[in-house]
Amino acid sequence: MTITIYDVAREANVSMATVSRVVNGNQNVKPATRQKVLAVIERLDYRPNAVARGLASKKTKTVGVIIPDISNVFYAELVRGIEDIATMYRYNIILTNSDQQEEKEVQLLSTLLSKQVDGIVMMSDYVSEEMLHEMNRANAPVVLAGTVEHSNSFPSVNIEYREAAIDAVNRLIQNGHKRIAFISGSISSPINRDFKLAGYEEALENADIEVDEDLIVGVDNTYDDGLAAWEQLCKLDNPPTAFFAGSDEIAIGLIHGAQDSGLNVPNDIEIISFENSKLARMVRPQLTSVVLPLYDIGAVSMRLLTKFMNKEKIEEQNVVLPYRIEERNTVK
Amino acid sequence: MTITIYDVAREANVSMATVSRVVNGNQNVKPATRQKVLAVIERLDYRPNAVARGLASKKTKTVGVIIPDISNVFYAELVRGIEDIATMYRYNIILTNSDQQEEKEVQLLSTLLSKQVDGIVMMSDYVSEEMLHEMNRANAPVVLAGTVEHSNSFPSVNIEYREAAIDAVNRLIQNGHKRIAFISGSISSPINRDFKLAGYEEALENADIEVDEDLIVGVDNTYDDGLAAWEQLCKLDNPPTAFFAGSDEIAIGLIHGAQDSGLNVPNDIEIISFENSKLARMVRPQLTSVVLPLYDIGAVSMRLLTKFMNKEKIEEQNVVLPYRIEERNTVK
DNA sequence: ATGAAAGCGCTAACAA
DNA sequence: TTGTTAGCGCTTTCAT
Repeated sequence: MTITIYDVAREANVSMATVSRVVNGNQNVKPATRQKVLAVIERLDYRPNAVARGLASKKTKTVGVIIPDISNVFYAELVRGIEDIATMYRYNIILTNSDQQEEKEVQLLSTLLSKQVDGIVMMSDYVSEEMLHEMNRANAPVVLAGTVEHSNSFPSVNIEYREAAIDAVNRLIQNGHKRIAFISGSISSPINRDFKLAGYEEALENADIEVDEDLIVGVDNTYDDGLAAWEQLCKLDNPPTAFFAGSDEIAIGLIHGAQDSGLNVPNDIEIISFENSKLARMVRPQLTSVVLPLYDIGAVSMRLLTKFMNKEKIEEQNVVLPYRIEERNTVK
Repeated sequence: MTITIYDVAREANVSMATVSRVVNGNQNVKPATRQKVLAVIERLDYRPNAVARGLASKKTKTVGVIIPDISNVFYAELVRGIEDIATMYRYNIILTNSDQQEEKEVQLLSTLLSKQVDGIVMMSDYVSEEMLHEMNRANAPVVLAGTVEHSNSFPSVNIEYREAAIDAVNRLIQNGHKRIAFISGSISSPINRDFKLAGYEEALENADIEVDEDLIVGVDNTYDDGLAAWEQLCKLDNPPTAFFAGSDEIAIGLIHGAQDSGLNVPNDIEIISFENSKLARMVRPQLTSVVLPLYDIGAVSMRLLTKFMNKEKIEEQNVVLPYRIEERNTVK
């Protein structure tokens, strides 16, 4: 039925070892034999069975990817970066969605390991103790993409979130704002609390602006949450005049909330985002945003993973990528 | 080093066959033995090797997915639908991006088959002859998601694109428009030419409106292309007053193009889109759009695939899902 | 209910 | 340069 390396060997009058050699590009094959074998492979339309290969070699040429949700542009960009580099190094990726559920993450990790993936790249707002434990016992390298884990005990690729947040908020402070709100995903996750929020607070303190808890709201990273946050904050006695948004969707919700209230962005309200997905250009006014290079984070993570898989020397396992602020029209 | 079924068998004083039985939930095991084996599995933290299992059983519990580009919201939604159902049936997915390159599609298909996937779901604007040929020789079932192939010789999941296009254009005609433009992805792909464009033309003809080639433009499905299409058409002697856009990004580009020219949507210009991604609500005015149920198409495709993989009876291999028009604010 | 043994299709020593 | 031969870790008859 299916044709195997054994069929090719027989037809070509060589041993299966020789066929294996030509398939794997081993140089120890006489050109003439190689041609002969190649011809038979062509004629029989032989296709190596990667599963058998994986069992024998203990390498599957596939890596696992654990992300919160592929239908979110944010993660989709990241995955594209991972996939492009994976392809370049001849790996395929098994994609899984965790929806940020710790239990699911652990279970996905387990499934991926049972499938003998050669490595894993994982992204999450928060790495639980159990996950950390499982990652430690894993027999495949795992790299964290855009994911902070305070001990830095795992290879990772990130940007200086805190510095970036400070820069972003300073941008607003420079324009004279005293009432600056911070709207982001759940404040309880380390990335939001210890980095973005911390940077926000530091920037305010440096400018002698009092931190007002009323101006800090943790929601989800969605458009509707941005809209809702606007509704909530605009009815404050002393409402904010500027916003630091944790994601583009939130920022766009804020813009529309303000516009629906008859306000002008950036003349009445200024907004800076932290993401810069393709959405940033698809609003009016276009979003000023800290550039979170998702594609690059994915690509670099995958590249880093290949180094681990090939046991190459690693100069720095916690990579920090540069960031910048893309000036557009929501900040004057 | 790694612990195998053999280790478990030894520790539990049973044969590996028995361990295999308990791992696979075979009922022919005395409850007492089952407990004993389970305990050892727990203690040794045994994890079955899916690759070995795949080689022995010829089933890998993984399916391949070939889509144009995961970083496009459109396809990302589809993939989420596929993944959710796959998870439900205990399959994992290997995700690949083809960028709509025929050659790459063929090669990806080949790679996936060599990895012994149990099935494949594929999406593309156009199924080439070669691809069709390769799909026919594949020893795994493949279903086409949101992909038209005129012979309908492969299982597929779609909506009535042509009818939907007619409805959409009629919506514009009802409002008195005579100059209606059609902007979509490449006109040379069957889905655009034979369905959306054909529907557009049919609707116009039914209303005795002459089809004007100047009002038909095939670009890519991006925001910038929408913007560019606006620039191109607004300087016509007799410019269009309404647009039928093939995707949300194009539609948003059109809206912004019109607004940047000082025009009001929907008072001066009306626009209807064909997609209804989450982007549709994230513009002002919000997009009126034909609902292309991407998530559902993905989910149903995957479900259909499981039927083929389990050799269940298939009542209808070319599934047609319902569509509707979501009325929002770009059409009066 | 359980075990023995033969593969699944390939890689990787080791020989020759 | 080429062939022989063990496995890789599991499923699956076929016995018992």
